[in-house]
Amino acid sequence: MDLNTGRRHQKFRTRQALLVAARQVLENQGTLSVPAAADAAMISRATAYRYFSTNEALIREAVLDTDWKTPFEVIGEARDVRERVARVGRYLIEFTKQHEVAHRLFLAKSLEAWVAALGKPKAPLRGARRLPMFEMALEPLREVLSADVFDTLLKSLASASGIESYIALRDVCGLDEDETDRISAEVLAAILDRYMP
Amino acid sequence: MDLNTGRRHQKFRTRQALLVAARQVLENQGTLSVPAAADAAMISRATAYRYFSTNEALIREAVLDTDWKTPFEVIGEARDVRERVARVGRYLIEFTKQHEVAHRLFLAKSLEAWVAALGKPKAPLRGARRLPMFEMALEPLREVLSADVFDTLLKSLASASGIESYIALRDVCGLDEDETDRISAEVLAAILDRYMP
DNA sequence: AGCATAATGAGACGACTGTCGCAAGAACTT
DNA sequence: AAGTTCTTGCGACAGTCGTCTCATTATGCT
Repeated sequence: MDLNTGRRHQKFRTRQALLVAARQVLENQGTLSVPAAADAAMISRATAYRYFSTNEALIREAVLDTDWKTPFEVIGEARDVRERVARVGRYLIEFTKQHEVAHRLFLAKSLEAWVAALGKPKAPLRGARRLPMFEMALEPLREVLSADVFDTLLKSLASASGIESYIALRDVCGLDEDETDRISAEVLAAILDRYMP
Repeated sequence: MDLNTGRRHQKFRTRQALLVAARQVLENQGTLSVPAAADAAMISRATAYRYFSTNEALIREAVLDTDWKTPFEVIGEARDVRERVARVGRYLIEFTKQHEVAHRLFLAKSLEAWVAALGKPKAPLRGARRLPMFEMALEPLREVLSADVFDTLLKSLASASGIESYIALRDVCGLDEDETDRISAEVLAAILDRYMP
């Protein structure tokens, strides 16, 4: 279904109704599925699947894209690279906590989709919103570091933040919220310091 | 069902049959479920569920506990802490790659179990096998660092390794296998260096 | 206002999951 | 060897998911 061809308003309305219902369902029931959102929105399941063919897509658009700030909003006017990176790290953890259920469900569905797509040629690759965010935070180092080192630093920071890192700290290490914040900040600082001139 | 009370051999046999079948199914079909393992083992589904009530438990026991080395086997005789930590890090990545499908499925099921157990008082907490492994790697620092710092270092390393870190590097950063190895090693080295006297 | 077109709804479908009760079989006890 | 006990298998069950077909409705255009 092409959202940009005729009858746009109708499509926009049903789409919005689905997204609103999805947020409500997730809040009330602590879980989410396409059929559940469809029922809550009083929309046929068949129609709901026409808009969001997977659970994953629904969660992403209904919740994870909500409240997501731009790199500029997060980093602000900070000039110190350490401060810029710290702000991004804090924001990622905070955002993860704020929508923890959605993040966990989304990650679970992504992992299952990867397994299901094993034989296929498709590359399922998730959204990588944290990369541009860290990239902007590191901008002051762009001319200081070689392109290779810059890239290594960027990927290192990305690999030690966000939902995956959060899961490891909470579920594997068994830390509480405060300790999670602390260790996450320490790790990012350690990575950054290694490459700071 | 208590495996340590009478009729042990019978239970042992059916249990083994299920585990063997589970490995085969995972290898052949690229996925795994309790019913699938039961069918492959020619064992009733009801019985299979009596042994492994969740998909998660089956995957863990059938695959993730297989080939898992002891900290001593991994670290060997290395005395240098950097080398010890590097060996653990390499082993964790290697082990993750070796059973990538199982790891992804297991993590997915764990995340869903967490969400499903939201209201309940239960603490689902996963196994945390990498903690004792890093702990032994850091043993030479035990008397050098304060207990707090030692613990922070341990948790930091654990949070930046294993399947979660691997997922971030592959799916979010889009790295290939070699780059994944490289960045993972760099991150662990960066964390360790921050705390090394 | 009327019409062609495209979105939607209703319902059924097959597949899978997890649970249950009850009968049948195997294993330990004496 | 016989009896008891506990595991096991069978089959059925409800619930969910994702897909499909076809009729119905709403929309936007002339």
